[in-house]
Amino acid sequence: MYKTKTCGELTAQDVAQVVKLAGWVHRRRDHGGLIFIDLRDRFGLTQVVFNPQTAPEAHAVGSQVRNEYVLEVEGTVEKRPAGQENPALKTGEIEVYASGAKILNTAKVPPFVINKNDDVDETLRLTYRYLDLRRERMQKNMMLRHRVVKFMRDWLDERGFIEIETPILTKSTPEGARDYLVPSRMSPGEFYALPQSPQQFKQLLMIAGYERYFQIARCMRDEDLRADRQPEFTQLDLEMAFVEQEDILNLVEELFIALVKRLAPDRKMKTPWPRFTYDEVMAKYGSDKPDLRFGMELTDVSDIAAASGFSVFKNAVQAGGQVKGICVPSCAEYTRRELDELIEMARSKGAKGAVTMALRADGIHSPAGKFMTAEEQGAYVERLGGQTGDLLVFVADARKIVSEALGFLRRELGARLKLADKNALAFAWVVDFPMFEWNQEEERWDAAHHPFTSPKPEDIHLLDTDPGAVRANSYDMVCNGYELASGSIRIHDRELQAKIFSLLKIDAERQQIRFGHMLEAFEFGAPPHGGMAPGIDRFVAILSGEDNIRDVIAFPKNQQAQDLMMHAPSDVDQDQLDLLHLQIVHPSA
RNA sequence: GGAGGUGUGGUGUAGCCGGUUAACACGCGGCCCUGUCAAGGCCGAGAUCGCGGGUUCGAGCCCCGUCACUUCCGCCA
Repeated sequence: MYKTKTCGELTAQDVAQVVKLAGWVHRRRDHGGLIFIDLRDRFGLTQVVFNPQTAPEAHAVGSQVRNEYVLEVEGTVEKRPAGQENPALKTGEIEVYASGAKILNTAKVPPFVINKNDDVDETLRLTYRYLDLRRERMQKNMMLRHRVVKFMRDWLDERGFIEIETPILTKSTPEGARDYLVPSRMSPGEFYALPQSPQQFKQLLMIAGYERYFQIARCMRDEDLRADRQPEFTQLDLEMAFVEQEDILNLVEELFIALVKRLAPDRKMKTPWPRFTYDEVMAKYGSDKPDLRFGMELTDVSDIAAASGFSVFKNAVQAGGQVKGICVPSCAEYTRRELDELIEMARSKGAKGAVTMALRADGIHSPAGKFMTAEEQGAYVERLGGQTGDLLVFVADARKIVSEALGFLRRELGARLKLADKNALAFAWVVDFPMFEWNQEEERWDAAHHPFTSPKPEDIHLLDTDPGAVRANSYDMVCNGYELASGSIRIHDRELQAKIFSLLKIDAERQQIRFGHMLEAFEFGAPPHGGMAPGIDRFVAILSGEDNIRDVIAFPKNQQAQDLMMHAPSDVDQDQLDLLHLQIVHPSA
């Protein structure tokens, strides 16, 4: 046995015990005579003292070691001399007087410092991920992630849920995200796909009568990466039979409130969580995942603008569009260059421009000022609640463009001005999403959530006449500007499902090929069911204060979807390709 | 596919309006040191400034190209 105690557990109560510890040399302080070594294992730090007088052999070992050497130490737990305690350490009351020590392994000088949480180049961290994972920051994140997942499992187990694994090798469904494909050796020319989510399996489990299912499920999507998107990520996938939207929302809200209270009791959280319809959040925040930690809401001024002398405003309203504004606190002194940048941001979202009004001490400064009466300008200021020192930004355009442009500005400026309270967890529900989105390229309707989502019963009559107006029984959980989960009540009726597929321009033959198993399953007593899938990586990132989910994933990919440590992806031997009946066609240069 | 940012010893950064020997902290090596805990003191090694080209008497700095990383847009049923 290498150790009888961990480096995190010894206290004054253990004084006089003879113990064995093993771990890594976190830091060494060599006084010429005495040597102090902070020995680290996953459980903590313990100070080990090497005394040349009382234990010359151990001391000789102590003087050889360097940072990150693997060391085994035998010694006696001693109370530290009065005044020498270290209150920053759990084990700070004691130290271990080494009687013997053995170097279990040496270590090269690491490419970055392990014993400090200094910023290190991301590429280097990912290349030496096993060293990065030794650092306190990552150990904390991994521990938190473990606790979050453990809490979810226990909580759901107590409520009658069972965890069931679903296949990783499954079937491609070209609708939706790009699939990761796995060639089949036994069926030449055919492929498995890695699951984008266990969607169909969990629905089939409901048909199979399991009623309450969950899984900590890995999902894979071959799309470009973002700070909150990795090619493989983890969801708490759950599904229930005999439920309505309200049941799912209440269950998940209860779970997350309990979880936050247990694991992050200091975080500010308003309960119960506010609920918005999709139309409401788009109108108020210009986003379907608004950061509710700050205001700066989109305010409609179309009625004032309708009578404006400023033709851009007036014409936008007359054309059936909108004029809306946001009040940006303390930005009245923005320079021309900074204002141009804001206008450019609005343009990038499709707006023709943006009109600014700076509320300075000497009056209102606006490029459109000369086209407006003082009364009109005053009306805008009053409507937006502008104070001297604030900057008002208006966009006049079609409803959707106004919403997206101002929503983007709100998000950008909120981040830039640090308006969000870092300690807050602003959860909310967004419900009543539209059922379909128009796909311009393909000239067809796409499912906004996925094709198994049920329409609101009261909107079913619109399916044939006005699909764009149909609302879905789908819902998102948002927090601090992230989409943390989405879910829906599913279709369990064969005919309705077939009708939705048809609306999505999947003809009867392809329905049979792609989804025949689902349609048939619905004919064998499919219960009403629904569920949702909170993203574990995003949630843990928010909880740990990380702004990139890489920092809560042990072995993530870089933005090129490469694993810099393993060097994946990589080429493979020709005989492997031959077995899989594959030929490589390199892209032409 | 597109836009922005970054790239200077092992790590993190500074480097003025283009000017002579590229600075600082940490780390690393050596020596000294018996109560430190970010130990301390002294000494030392370590950089073709991502790469290629251009402008210039002179480029870490300006220009062009390129590569890598990163953030965002597109994309993510």
